[in-house]
Amino acid sequence: MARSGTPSTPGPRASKASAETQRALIDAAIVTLKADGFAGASARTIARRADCNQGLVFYHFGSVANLLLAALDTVSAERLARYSDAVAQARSLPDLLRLAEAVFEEDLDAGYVTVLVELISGARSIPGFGAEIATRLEPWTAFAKEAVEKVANPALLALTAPSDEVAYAVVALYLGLEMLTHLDGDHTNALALFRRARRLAALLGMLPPPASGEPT
Amino acid sequence: MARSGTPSTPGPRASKASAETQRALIDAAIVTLKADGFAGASARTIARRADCNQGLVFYHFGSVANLLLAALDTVSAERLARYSDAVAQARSLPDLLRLAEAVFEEDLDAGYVTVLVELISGARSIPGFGAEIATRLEPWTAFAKEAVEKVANPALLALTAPSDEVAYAVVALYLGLEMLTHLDGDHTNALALFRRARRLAALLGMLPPPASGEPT
DNA sequence: GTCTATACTTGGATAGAC
DNA sequence: GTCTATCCAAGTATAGAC
Repeated sequence: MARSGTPSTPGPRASKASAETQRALIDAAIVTLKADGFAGASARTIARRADCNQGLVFYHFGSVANLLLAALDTVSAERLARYSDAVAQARSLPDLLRLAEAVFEEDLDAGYVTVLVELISGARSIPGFGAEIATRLEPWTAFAKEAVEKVANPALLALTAPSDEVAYAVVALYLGLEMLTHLDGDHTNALALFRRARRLAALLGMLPPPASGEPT
Repeated sequence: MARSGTPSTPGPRASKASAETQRALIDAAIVTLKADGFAGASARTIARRADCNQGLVFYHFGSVANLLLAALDTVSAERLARYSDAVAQARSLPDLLRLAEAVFEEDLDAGYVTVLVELISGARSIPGFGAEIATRLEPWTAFAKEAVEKVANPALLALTAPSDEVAYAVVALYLGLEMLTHLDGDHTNALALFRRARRLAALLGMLPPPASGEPT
């Protein structure tokens, strides 16, 4: 995890307390990013939520920025597992879109994407932070690309856009929808887009299955 | 503009200095949002860029938040005029996409969308700020809707998605692309999507006989 | 090793100078 | 009316207690 300032090989009775504190701080960091945003995520605010001394942020993670990255790692791993599970179940494009809508609604309700959006925006104020976030975003664009390739008609993909371009747009749309959703105060507009996409996908599925032939 | 703390009816010789200071602060706020993000946009940082005393932020605008809103108003008006001009020239969907790409590239280069993205993200840390931003975003969604209706084939629109849904997605995509672009460090991926959209639009336009082809 | 008390820096806001 | 000097709250970081 490459945290600076982490104690090396803690003793057996001490490690439990340490792990608990770290977990409490990470959880508090996630809640704080959702509630107060990046600008509100100070060591003091987070520590107050974790019910521990503010200095522990620096002892366990070296800096606020590192704590926030650890929080992103936690959320990201959790959600990537959830999405992978959903995609594994999907057998078709409309199928995928139906599942994606459900999981995205979870995200909006729980504010998981918020954590990512806040950190991307906040990256401007911390030198080098953007690169850290970019690294942590890579698994998601890769995942989106694989998901697209799994369910999309290859011929249709060849006719329209390569999977990595689609994946890039999908990720951008996710981030943008999260932002707008927060401004709107509700999820209806964002979720309506998923339902629309599903209907369009069903429509596309009715096209005759192409055998061969390169367009353009 | 409903700033609190604004002096009422300044004298003739004083008003010029005041307007200049306000303008300097607004410009500095824009630059600061681009360079340091919302979290870095403090009264001190902005005032240093404007080369004036930090207290003037509060004298002229009442709070940092109000200054940032004034900055958004300035950028928004300027860019909306630019986009309106572009749309007025557009005669078809591929045409619109070609112009939109050029103007969006300006945005990315100059960081105009950054101002908006940073303020939306930052809204979480200031009570009531989200509503202010939402109000200022409305002209943009309305504009996107009109642009879509102007250039899109009505029958195609009816078959696929209503213009307000398309507009919502377009705005979300804009915001998301701005965020990703910043992480990437370059614009190629985002601009590639515009070119892709243009090719797809040209493809769709071939439903009626392709008399004179659009350029690639 | 874990955590707290404390030092120091930056930020928001205003009383008062011009 | 315009601007500056100053106050206090909040932030980061660490020296030192346990």
